[in-house]
Amino acid sequence: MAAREYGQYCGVTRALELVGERWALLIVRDLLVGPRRYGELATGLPRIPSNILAARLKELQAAGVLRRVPHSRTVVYELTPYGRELEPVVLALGAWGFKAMGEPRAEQVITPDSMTMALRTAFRSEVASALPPTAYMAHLGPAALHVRVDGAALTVARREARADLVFSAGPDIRRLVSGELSADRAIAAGVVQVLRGSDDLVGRFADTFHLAA
Amino acid sequence: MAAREYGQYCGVTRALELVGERWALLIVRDLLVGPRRYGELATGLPRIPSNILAARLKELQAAGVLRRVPHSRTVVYELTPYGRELEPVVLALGAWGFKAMGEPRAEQVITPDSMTMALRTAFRSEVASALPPTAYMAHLGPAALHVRVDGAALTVARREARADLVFSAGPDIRRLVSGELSADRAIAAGVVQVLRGSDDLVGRFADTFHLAA
DNA sequence: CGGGATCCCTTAGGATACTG
DNA sequence: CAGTATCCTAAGGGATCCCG
Repeated sequence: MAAREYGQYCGVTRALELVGERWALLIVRDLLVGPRRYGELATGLPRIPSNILAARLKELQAAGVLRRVPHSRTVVYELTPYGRELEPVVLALGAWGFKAMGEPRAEQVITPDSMTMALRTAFRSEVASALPPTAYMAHLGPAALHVRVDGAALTVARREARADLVFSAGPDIRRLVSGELSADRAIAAGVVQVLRGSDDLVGRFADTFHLAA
Repeated sequence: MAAREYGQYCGVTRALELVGERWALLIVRDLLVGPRRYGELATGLPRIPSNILAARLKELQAAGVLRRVPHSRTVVYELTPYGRELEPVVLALGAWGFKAMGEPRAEQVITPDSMTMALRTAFRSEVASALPPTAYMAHLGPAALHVRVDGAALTVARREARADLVFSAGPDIRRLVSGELSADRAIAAGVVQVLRGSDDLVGRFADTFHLAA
């Protein structure tokens, strides 16, 4: 038996053999946002050693989780349909880990792709269905995300675009999303800075994106 | 920063820092079935080195996932409420990994706790709600499980007890649960051996417990 | 005998430099 | 830009031993 196998005939075990190695699910997390080039993955995972990234990409390809696709004189990595089925796993992990996030530390970075997946984790489609379509432009540290909520559909894009509410916030936005801070208090405390649009829309944002703490 | 941290402020990252180490989620899987002693965990995870089991238990305790509870001149480990919230993660992993399970290999074991969690993963409460309460006695390799389905409620116990259907099966029961084999064909092929009760109840079992392959 | 701790060795992973 | 190559540390595997 291969040394890294668990020696059990069990779905959890099999899953962990395929995507349980260090860094693997973080690569999947970023690829759930969209296809990425090697360098983009390396940028989104600043602490991953290059040899490990290369090794994981090969393993995940062999496992049928992702695909190497030639793309205009370079290569992109994209999830296979089977790889995309890991989304519930990543979302469940994100929701669980959210509760254990303390205060951000100086050396911790926030990446656009991780924020995008965090928004997907926090998205409450039932709540959104009852609200009018709304576009937000969220400046979250280095990530500028255009967030469009239309009924039960959520799209997050990494670009500037027209929005009903334009705001910026730091890691403390976690306290708004968890409900620890009301929208009013978040604005008053400077956790959220409204750059354009009505303050009321911050409340709508907090209703739409919520995660228990 | 601790060497094993990922350096990102992100829920997925935090979760993987807490339960992403090798073996950790398998310990959680077994504890989701019920409190277990050190030796029981070691038996359910035959290939885990003793020092690793001891290390993981300490780490998971420090992470607030489990608790060490004195219990009649010995100790049991049980999940905290926060640890029990990992159930969706384990079930999602189990469902995903199920699809990648090939044929069982000789050195792969089946443990009662992993089978119990597999049944929970496959349980379709919507289907069960429309069926009469049913008790099954399932002999799956080394695991003798009493499975009681009553409306949307499922209980799996590790003991012999009265049942409407008593059957035994090997790892190939996977082909029944995935729908690859109908109940009739599973019986005809000897994948499922009915020891007592009506063959029809095998079909009910397959309706109640289903996982896509 | 259950519940670990210790030892030694192998291998995965981290840091950094280098190449097609 | 997209990876390899190298060197080193630390974690995991396996067996054994210990202690109440």
